[in-house]
Amino acid sequence: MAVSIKDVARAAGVSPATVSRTLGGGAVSAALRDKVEDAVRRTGYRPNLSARRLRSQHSQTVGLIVADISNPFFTAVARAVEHAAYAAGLRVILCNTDENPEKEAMYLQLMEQERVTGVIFAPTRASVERLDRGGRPPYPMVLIDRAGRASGQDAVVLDNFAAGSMLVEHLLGQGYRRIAGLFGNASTTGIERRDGYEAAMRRAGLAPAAHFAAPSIEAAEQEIARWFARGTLPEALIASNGLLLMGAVRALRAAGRRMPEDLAVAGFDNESWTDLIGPGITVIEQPVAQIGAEAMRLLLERLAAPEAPVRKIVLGGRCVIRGSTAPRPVNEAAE
Amino acid sequence: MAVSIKDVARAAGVSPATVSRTLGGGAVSAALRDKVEDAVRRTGYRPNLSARRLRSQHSQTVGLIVADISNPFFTAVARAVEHAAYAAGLRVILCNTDENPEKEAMYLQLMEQERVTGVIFAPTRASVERLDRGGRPPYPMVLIDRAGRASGQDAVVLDNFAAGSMLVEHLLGQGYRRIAGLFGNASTTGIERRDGYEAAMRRAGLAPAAHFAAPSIEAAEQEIARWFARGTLPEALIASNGLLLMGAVRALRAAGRRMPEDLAVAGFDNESWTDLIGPGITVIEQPVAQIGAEAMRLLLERLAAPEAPVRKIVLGGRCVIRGSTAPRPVNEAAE
DNA sequence: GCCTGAAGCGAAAACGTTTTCAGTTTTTCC
DNA sequence: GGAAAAACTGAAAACGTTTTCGCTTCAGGC
Repeated sequence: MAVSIKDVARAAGVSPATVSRTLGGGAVSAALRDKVEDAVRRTGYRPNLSARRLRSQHSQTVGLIVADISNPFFTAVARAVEHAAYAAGLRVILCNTDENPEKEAMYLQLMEQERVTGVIFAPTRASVERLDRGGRPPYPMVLIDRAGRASGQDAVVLDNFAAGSMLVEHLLGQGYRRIAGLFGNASTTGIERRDGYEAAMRRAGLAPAAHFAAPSIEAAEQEIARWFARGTLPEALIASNGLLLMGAVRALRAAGRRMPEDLAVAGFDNESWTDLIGPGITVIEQPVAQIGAEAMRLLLERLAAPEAPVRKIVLGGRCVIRGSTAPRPVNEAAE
Repeated sequence: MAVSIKDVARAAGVSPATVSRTLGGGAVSAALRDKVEDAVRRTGYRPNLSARRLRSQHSQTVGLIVADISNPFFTAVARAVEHAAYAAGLRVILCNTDENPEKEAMYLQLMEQERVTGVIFAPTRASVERLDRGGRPPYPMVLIDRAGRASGQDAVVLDNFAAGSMLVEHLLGQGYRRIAGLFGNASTTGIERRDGYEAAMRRAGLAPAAHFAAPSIEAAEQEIARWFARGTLPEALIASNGLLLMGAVRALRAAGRRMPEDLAVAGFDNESWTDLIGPGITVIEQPVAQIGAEAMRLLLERLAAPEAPVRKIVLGGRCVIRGSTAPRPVNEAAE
């Protein structure tokens, strides 16, 4: 049996209350404080956090629920959240949902059972809809990356619409016309980027061609491989996140095609490999660290002011231009 | 105030004990069970896990402490651990130490305060030494990836020595002689791979040239850039993990050099970008999912049999050969 | 020297569960 | 039909803390 606060109290010749006050920074005379601290050392006492949380009614814990921790975007955000939490003296429970709405619901419920202080959540479309229908959790929550309309919730997101348009406009400027898009089908983010893509295409008088795939390398690779098999290749491709982008690049390589000659490629998420592959890949860089940090800030401020108006922070993406979208040679355009 | 088991009991017209038994699968008549389940639904009751843990004295929680969650190796292991834990009805607290021994100590202590069921831990060298000096934690612990000698601890590791040798032998077979190694300085893993590398070099009658760097992309890139600056380039390079490998590749690209003509490159961790860069990079693939799953299995078995003998599971790496270690042209060897 | 207020301390209650214990009812077995 | 065993139930204790509530002591102001 582990040593409890009573054992420490006995060892120090004081009451448990005094030990608790010493540890918690209450009013204790220097003499007793010394005795207690000595007793803590001698006994090797470790507070029981479950008991502490039960009695004090606050958990000092936040939940971070993401879709796929093997997606570098989310690991980067998670790191930032962890750092901010660490600085604020909070613990983080990291939950991975595999884009599975059932696991999401399970974890949201678990957070409730843990009586967490708050939750930072990257929801699937299914969960966003549930939130829109008014299913409010009993704890403060900040949405990240994917907020959709999600009315009554604090959120930190990229300006996805603008980013989607930005890539189109860049490609148009480089001389490409037949630009296809491949978007993730699990999140509102994919939808918004698609909307931005289509709007920009229409503005240019071009017909958009949006496709959807599950947000995984494999799904994207298979989808693009099908395009090759059918021989229906556009001039340029926009991939709406790092996994899809990776899948597209794999398909290209498997088919022995080159960027940008056979297919110009642009995508999202400035992952470390994107400037090493072939001529480098043009991407929208998301401020990942800032997303995590801002989410934590929003959560802390929400805790301080529960009734303050809802805030949605929209961050801009930065377009990093590389060789995969080099200007289209004029002679080829004549083919 | 949240609804407690007493509220449910009142709503159902039974005692709290009966509610608890209903929820916990105890012996309860069908009639009361129905009433309780109905009351649970009506009241929206959610068990308080802190209270449950405090009373029942088991937390159903394992800690996973890794050095760097943004290292894809650890994210892959973490995913596997999370899956296994989910299947076993356990929760996972994920901790990121940034290879910082102080954060490690802090988290190990936190795990104690959480009264976790067990811990899966990828320690830095500092922590391995502390363990070797006999500093045993009060919970079952399984080391992963980095165990060193760490005598009395269950562990799941790669056969690092063999893997280090394997890369050297492959490079020798391809005609390379001046083979340098860049190893991570934070973990015992780096040391063991270095040992394997040096042993294989010596067996071939060659002088080893082992270098160390912090396990980050930036540190490796700077180190290799220095080699270029000094003009002291070997024929081939072995990088002892995915981050160092990425750094080396970046330095190569920055210097405008090519694999394998200017420098043959082999490394560890079969990350998704390694077969897309240039001619593809030869790597030792670690069975990441298996490492996570085996670690969880060891932990569960340790819980079932606390006094069973210590086990160390050593897994073999698979050498994936790609263009970055293509055979060395004979004419160049004559230079 | 007395009163007031604050500081320091311990006893005991409280947090929300599970589990023990004892009592009652039901079932089973002869 | 009766006794023994099993099944069911509620009261109360327990888990390890924090916090409330008094009580005592001490300092300061008059």
